[in-house]
Amino acid sequence: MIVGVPTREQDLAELLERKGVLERKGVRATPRRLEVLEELARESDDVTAQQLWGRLRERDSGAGLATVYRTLALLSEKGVVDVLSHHGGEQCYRLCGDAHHHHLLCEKCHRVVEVQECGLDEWVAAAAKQHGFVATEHRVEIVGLCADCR
Amino acid sequence: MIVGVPTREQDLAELLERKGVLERKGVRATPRRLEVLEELARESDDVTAQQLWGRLRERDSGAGLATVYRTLALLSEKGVVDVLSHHGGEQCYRLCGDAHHHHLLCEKCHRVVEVQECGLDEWVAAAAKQHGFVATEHRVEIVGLCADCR
DNA sequence: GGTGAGAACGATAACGATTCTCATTACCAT
DNA sequence: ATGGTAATGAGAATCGTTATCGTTCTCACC
Repeated sequence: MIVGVPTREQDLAELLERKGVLERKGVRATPRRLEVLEELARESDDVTAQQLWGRLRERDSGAGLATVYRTLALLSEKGVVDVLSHHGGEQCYRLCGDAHHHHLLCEKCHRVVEVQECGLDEWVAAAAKQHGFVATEHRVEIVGLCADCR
Repeated sequence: MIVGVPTREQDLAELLERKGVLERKGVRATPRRLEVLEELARESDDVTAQQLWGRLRERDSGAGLATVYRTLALLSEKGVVDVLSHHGGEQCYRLCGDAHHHHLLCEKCHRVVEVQECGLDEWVAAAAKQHGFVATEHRVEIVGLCADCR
């Protein structure tokens, strides 16, 4: 698929939305970056940089691996994607919402779901205080079985 | 230092304790593994495999890098050490208690402290249930500033 | 519609952490 | 002692990621 030449109204809307995502963060909305965003949007779970690159190639994108890494680093820096390191060594990327959130991981099918309601700030602050720390951020990962894999 | 030839009573006690840790897990207490355990015990924060190897060399241990990796993998598999992936790309290892716990990380000096009281099981179960998951485990990392770095 | 400066890009080399291979050595039951 | 198995060290191989560099694209300005 050629980015920039949407064939349906919905595609056009999605394209504009993705452009907006980038521009709001002060990042140029280049064709390559839009391709990466589009591919991320297509995947509801998380993907590695290499997987993403492979999928882009299947779609006849000429994107280079380095560009995929650069783009993912940029997007994560801007808070557009989450980076998960639950696979040993290899990092996984996932399009995510702006707000603070955590993740549920299915240990069988590797589905990833965002948990929007955090509500742990108090607990975190208390646990930190108990050891003389002041908490600035926290990460929570819940691993389990999703509805389909139970 | 030569493992196996303790010079003080306390050293002997520690040596026996470390042997016990390994044997209780069904792992042979070889000299190399005891060296790795000893080096881990000496460090209150977390270390990378390479750092650990470097320190062993400084102590004139002939341990190979591969052995350090093998031993750390074995120990983490047996639940004797925690593996943290808060550095990009590089894994950090840390001797830990048997019980379920979480970690406080100082973002400035990289000190690591265990939080023994979890108390999140209910919250975790509820968050999981809300999305149709059944939680089997969870990880929490709190990042902040420790008492000394505030 | 050029044009020039700087950003983005692709190909590939480089890098660094980790794992693999294999010949040698240590351990342990017999 | 001895034979079988596990552990080890050295170095090669692997693999994810990052750096380099020459080319191409983008966009504000003319």
